[in-house]
Amino acid sequence: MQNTIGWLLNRASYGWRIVVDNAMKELGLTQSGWMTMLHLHRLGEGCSQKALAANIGIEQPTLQRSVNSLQECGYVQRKACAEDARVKTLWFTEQGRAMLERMEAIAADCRAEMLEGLTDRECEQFSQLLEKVLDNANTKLRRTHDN
Amino acid sequence: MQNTIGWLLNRASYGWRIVVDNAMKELGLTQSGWMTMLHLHRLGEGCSQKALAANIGIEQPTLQRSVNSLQECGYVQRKACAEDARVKTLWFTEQGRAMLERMEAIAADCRAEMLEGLTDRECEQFSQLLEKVLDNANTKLRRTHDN
DNA sequence: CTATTTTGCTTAGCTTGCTAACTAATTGAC
DNA sequence: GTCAATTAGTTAGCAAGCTAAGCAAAATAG
Repeated sequence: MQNTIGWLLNRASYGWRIVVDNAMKELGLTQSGWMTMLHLHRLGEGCSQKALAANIGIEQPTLQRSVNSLQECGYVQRKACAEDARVKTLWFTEQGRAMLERMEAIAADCRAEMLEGLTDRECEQFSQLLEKVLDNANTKLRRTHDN
Repeated sequence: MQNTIGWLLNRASYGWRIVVDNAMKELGLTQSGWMTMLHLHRLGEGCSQKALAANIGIEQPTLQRSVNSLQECGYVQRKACAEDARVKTLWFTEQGRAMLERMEAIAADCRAEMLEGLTDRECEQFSQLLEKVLDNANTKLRRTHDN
């Protein structure tokens, strides 16, 4: 049933997101919130908003809203950049750093649950297949965009 | 790098959707439009809106908007159901059926492009892995919902 | 048979993705 | 040195998912 792969991919992705989202609700954070926090941690504090958006894979205006809301919650703060006055760098607050630990734990739990029943070898294959598909998509989009 | 599988899944799914979306633009249809058309064809004309929403994997109010817009375009029409006055059944118009053929062709092209470089065996594995993950998500969500 | 519950469709309003268009700062051309 | 082009951040408005709440029809309880 090859013609359902697209649909399966869509539903699996959506399902995973909802599961994590439900788990994160106890922290009072929405999807865009925890995504932003986790990626900021991975990329490293002090990065620009542009860099973070690229790392997450979303557009700058989308990140804008997430950062605004995280700033209001007191988890993240913007600071001016000394070298380039256009840039605003992103930093965790003390409170944000504490929250981060709990988020990482929840994310790891969810990941384990979503991958339950898959061997390490299968996870490896899964990653590789997803990477190939993502690569095909990016190649195609770049080509389309150039026309 | 096991902890990026969730992200990869998300990006691959998103990328696939954008590729199909770009290709469908020449028909003047948006994502929700072509998804609805293709699934209505798969499920069969004359089905209820509830059944179609479940088949697509979206909620009824979401489908509502898609059907409204497809009806305005003149591709799909609602008809009262003789057996149950609550139900409205969905049908293609002549114009809609013509459009459908072109959509199926585009969807097949996109699928081929997205799966380029994957053997049949790999596609098979990919489906199975996605199904497992989707299954884990559904199990988890059902359990969470019951509490 | 009547009253309650369930079901299907719809409307209203939220979230979070997007693109387009604006501002301010920097870089580069001349 | 000044003017144009580029870049980072922002604001405004659209798309398509969702939940909650409403209405009308059908099914069920008593």
